[in-house]
Amino acid sequence: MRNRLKDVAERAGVSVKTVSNVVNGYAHVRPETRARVEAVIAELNYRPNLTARSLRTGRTGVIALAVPELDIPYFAELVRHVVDAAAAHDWTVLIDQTGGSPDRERIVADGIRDQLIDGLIFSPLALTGAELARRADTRPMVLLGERDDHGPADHVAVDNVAAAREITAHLIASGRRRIAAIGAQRATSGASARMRLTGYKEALAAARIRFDPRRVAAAANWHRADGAAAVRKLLDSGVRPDALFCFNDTLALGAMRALHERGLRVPDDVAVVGFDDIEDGRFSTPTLTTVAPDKEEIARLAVELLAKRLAPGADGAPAELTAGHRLELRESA
Amino acid sequence: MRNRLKDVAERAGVSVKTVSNVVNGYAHVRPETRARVEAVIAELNYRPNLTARSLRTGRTGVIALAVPELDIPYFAELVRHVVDAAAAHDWTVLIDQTGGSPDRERIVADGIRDQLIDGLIFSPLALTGAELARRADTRPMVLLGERDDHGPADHVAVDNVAAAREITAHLIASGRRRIAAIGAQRATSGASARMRLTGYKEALAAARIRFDPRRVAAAANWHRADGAAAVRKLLDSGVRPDALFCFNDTLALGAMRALHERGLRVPDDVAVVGFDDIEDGRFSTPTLTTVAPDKEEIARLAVELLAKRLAPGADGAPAELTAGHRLELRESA
DNA sequence: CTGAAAGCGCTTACAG
DNA sequence: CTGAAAGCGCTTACAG
Repeated sequence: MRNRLKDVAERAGVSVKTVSNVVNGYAHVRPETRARVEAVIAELNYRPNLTARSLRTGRTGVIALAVPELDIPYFAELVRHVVDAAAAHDWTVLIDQTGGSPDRERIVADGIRDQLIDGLIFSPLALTGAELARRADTRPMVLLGERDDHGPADHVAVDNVAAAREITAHLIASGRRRIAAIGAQRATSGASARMRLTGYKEALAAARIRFDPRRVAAAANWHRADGAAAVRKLLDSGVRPDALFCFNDTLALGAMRALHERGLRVPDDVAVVGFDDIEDGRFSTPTLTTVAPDKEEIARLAVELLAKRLAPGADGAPAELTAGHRLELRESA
Repeated sequence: MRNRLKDVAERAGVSVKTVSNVVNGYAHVRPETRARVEAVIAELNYRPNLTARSLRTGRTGVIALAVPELDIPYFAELVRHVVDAAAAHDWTVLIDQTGGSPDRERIVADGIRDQLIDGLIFSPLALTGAELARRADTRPMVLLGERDDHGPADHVAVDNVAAAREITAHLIASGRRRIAAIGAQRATSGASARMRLTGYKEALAAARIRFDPRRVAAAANWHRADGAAAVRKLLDSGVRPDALFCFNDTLALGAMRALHERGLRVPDDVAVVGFDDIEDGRFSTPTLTTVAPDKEEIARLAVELLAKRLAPGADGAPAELTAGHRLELRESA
């Protein structure tokens, strides 16, 4: 049987209150008493029952992180940074994957095992701001990723329009004119796609290049296979781009594969850029030019926002924080 | 304020016991009573407090999964499958990453927030079987990955020696003779590396090809950068392989990159095979021939072993389960 | 600086 | 089929 606070108290000849004070590092315990209690704790190998503590305090020391898919490299890398950032607050992270399904996202927003977590960091795909605002759970939630709406909750993202504009401008500066955009989405959920398309259009306009809708290829999902399929379809339709702005890196990796199959060389015939700076793009052939969002900063800001909401007396309007990004110029463009 | 069992009981005019019976789906509640209680539950939007339930039952409905790194694609894909398999048992999965550090692995084995979880699925890198056997925590643990030792706990793995033998034999069958092995490790932790090297040697011996230790390249880690570095070093040392058996896919992807830099074509000049069947290898140029462990089966078997240990009256010697694998033949070899 | 006691919200023998 | 009550292991006013 595991030892309880009470066992320690009896053996040390003090009250449970005193043991609790020692365990929680409160001041005002006489040094001799503290030493005696600590000795007994070591002797009995006592460890506090976290469940009981949670029942009492209402805090669990666990936060949840919900992302669409763990095997999308961008999210896997983000998870890693959130786990690291949370460790600085002594939090354990419970990971949830929604698959981007509205039902699953609703469950997450309404509190998956909600008494088990202190707060939620959530990267939704399907849910609108209005739906998010209506959530049943009252625990703090920090949203990750691009949104066109404002205010359902604290929110961290990079400036997608600016980033898309910059990487498109890079293509233009290197002499490309027939730049295709890969990854457009019509769904209400496609805020990232819409913002990246906006940045792309802004860059074209700034260079006085006419926007040609035939050069925009849709992709409902942003996996490698979707990128490859979108490019094949684009080429089959007779479009001859000299550059591709893919809305994320996995699309770009799939796109490069499809170009290769068609005998098109990257970057000689077609330059390719992505978005996310995932590890794969640093070792692909050719290596991938991309937008690198500061994932470490995104994770840190999200965890800090949660910490702020969890602090006593927290209130105030939802925060909108912008994390940094930079261009990572490699071989593909 | 959140509603409690007691609130439901009072409003429905029954005892808390009856409400508890309804909530937990026990029989022997009169239909009218059940209906009335359910109506009140809906009306008050009552949801049981999981922390209190845990304190009482000793079960939390959460299992932990500890892997070295989440942004290694193999583990990311495995995590996904474990989360899916756990959902079938109504378990939530708490993810932990150890970085393969002995200290962190010891903490995991000894029970990270151990009262918060019912059991642990653990893919250790640094800890030996003896250390694992000495763990302080008494909750069930299922080990994942290759081990040379037996018995510290339930264990699921694929037959690494056989898989390595088969993929090496494939290289030999396609006419390769100067086959290098990339990813050897000397550390006590390198069970995967040792077993894959054994399979490689067995295949060479079966084909009467002399084993040449100069064709074995070490890699302390198995990331893309390590694969690239190992190949550069091998080529610089004057070795001229006509094939590479890389001990995992990320090594192989890095290796292909290094070959490309040196002007060597894959598979024309050098055939390359990997191990793991990660998504990247299906879209790399060229696509990667590899060993595909059945990750879904690994995850399912691990979760089922945990379920068995958690069932009443569980006992018996540790189980050693083998999950399936197959060769995935693509362009690189 | 320390103690006795209530209570967090459940589940479950024990009685009826 | 249902109820009254104990107890899981903590924390924390309240007293001293």
